[in-house]
Amino acid sequence: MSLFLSSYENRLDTKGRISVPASFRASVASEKFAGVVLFRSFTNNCIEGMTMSRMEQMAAATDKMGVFDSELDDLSALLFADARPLNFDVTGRVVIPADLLAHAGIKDTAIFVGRGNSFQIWNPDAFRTAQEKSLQNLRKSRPNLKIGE
Amino acid sequence: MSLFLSSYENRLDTKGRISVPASFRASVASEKFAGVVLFRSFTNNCIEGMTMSRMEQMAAATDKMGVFDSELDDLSALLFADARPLNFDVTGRVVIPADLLAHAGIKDTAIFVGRGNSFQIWNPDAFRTAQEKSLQNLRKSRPNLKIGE
DNA sequence: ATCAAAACCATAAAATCCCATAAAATATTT
DNA sequence: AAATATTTTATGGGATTTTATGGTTTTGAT
Repeated sequence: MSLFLSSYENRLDTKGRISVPASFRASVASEKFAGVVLFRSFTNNCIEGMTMSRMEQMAAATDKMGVFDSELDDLSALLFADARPLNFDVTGRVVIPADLLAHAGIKDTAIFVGRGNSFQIWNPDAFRTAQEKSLQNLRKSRPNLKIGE
Repeated sequence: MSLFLSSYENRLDTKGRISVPASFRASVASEKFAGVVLFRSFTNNCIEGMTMSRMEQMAAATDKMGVFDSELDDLSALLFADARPLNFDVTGRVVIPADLLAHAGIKDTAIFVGRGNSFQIWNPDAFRTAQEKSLQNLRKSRPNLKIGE
């Protein structure tokens, strides 16, 4: 799977359909499941998006934990119960469920934001505000990101 | 087998029939047994559900544990004795046995909850309460929770 | 014959597919 | 480099199919 990069602002039509950016569709083109999996972000007022195969990786990871593990209970309660698999239509659109839209405060326009192995969907204004805040935080404290080892 | 994802709230009719969500039916479409296996959850007031082949995996896993393990004795007593294989009718419905409904406190509405390789059936209100609790638990332990990779 | 369970039929709402068009991006020719 | 042609992408609306759910009939066991 290639990376989700860049940001794209698209409109929702009257039926709630919205085009997934062509470059994002290209990133999942090799997948068995022709679509994406969306769920409410735990940490932000936005929607998280990823591929089905990444979701399957998580299911495999939970199998390695004990079947009666209570932390697993909490984790899968949120992760899988909330996840919405959405197929692309012929033109590459999906309809985002109403509760996800509400969680992100999205009305008629949304911005798809690349995050590497995943992506997010935001209300455009909320995203720009959050982006600005992130920049300010970064100016104060430079994170110590190590690539390799 | 594809994953059980998302949550679907459906109604029981006067005969106790309830539609298994279409997407869950799709997840078992490739299975030999055209239906699901249900049993009472050990840990929650809900019903556990899975495919027959997953049930077989669990049998294989218990075989790996010691034959004279007394905890295992209790486990298989409940797990396999309690399990009910249920076939779909033509429209994709099942009738859930009364004792399972009672255990989950389900009356006229139930919510099917995806859990990845399995699913659960809850009283909708009870589920939302439990969901909220899971979220709070995870917020505490989140720092050392790594998803994926 | 009686009762419960299973098979069958019907329908409204929701989701999906299909075709059409405009705008944008890319390629091609001058 | 400019102008033009071609392809790709985003968006719109109607037609079709799927799904959930209700009711009726048939089967089958006792």
